[in-house]
Amino acid sequence: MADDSLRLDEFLCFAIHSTAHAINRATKPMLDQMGLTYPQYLVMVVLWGKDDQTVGGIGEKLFLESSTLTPLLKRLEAAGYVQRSRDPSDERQVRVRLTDKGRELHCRAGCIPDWFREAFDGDMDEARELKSRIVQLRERVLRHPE
Amino acid sequence: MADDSLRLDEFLCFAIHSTAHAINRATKPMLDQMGLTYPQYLVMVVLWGKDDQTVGGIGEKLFLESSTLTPLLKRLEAAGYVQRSRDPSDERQVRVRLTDKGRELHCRAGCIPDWFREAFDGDMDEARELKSRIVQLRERVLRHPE
DNA sequence: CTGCACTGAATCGCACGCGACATAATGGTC
DNA sequence: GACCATTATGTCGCGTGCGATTCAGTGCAG
Repeated sequence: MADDSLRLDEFLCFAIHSTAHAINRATKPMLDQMGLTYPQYLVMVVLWGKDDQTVGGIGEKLFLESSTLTPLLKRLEAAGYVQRSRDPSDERQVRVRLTDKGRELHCRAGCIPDWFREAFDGDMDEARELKSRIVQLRERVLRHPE
Repeated sequence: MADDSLRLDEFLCFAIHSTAHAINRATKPMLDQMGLTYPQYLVMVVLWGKDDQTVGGIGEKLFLESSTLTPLLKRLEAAGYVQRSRDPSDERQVRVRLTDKGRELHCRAGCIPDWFREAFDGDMDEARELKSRIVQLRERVLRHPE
């Protein structure tokens, strides 16, 4: 009984973990060609959606801390995809902007969703359904601390 | 159109990533009390299910490489939860065994599934359903390289 | 029995990811 | 104007996670 429930719970947790890693590994060759890691890709997606955001704003969307984002953004800047600068009106904030090179990457990023659609055999309804269930779980977990 | 599909795909991928991290963060306080990280907990679960396994065997179940497991297992050994030793019949393999302290931890680990059931409001059918869909996705991703 | 391909672990370098802490700027309050 | 809590970012240490490589042991071919 205690054994049974232990198994069930961790299998869902573990299923999520291992699937996240599987996606990470599977997309790596494509992202390598763009010179991005998966977390860097996510940051670029956020910026493609809306340019000129603060570190905190990006972190809020991606559930990441500044301690994670700062080094990551420095690598994106070193790669020439973004440009970081202090907001003159509030020197505490750092605004992150896409460079031309970063914007150009947007077009080349289409292969990721293409790949994903293939892996899903085009069943986008299933994908949407699954996404909403997972997001629901995430919200429950976030709301249920300790 | 391309924009739309870009958004959908990464939202499922991202939903999985962020949920995995959320679970990680939420279970941390409980795991801290046991002196385990989440990946270490997963290794213990594997060993609680079947003691005396090789590094490769554990890695196969958890989709992890030896480069990840070796340091992790050394930390578990340093913590006194497992014991590692070369298999005398095949000196290439390292067998990992639970110590008494490691077995004892099994009883204390019940709080993790308890917490999870709470977070899920006891709807274990939903959990099972979701798990099977995610595992299906994982298998598709693993089978669909490039 | 001597190579030689193969296998299983371990090592190395790099990139997350976070908690704890440090730092700097802001916006009050007195 | 000086103090002080708050906010935004950055730094540090530790633990994953992986690809590339190394190394020791195995086992097969000749």
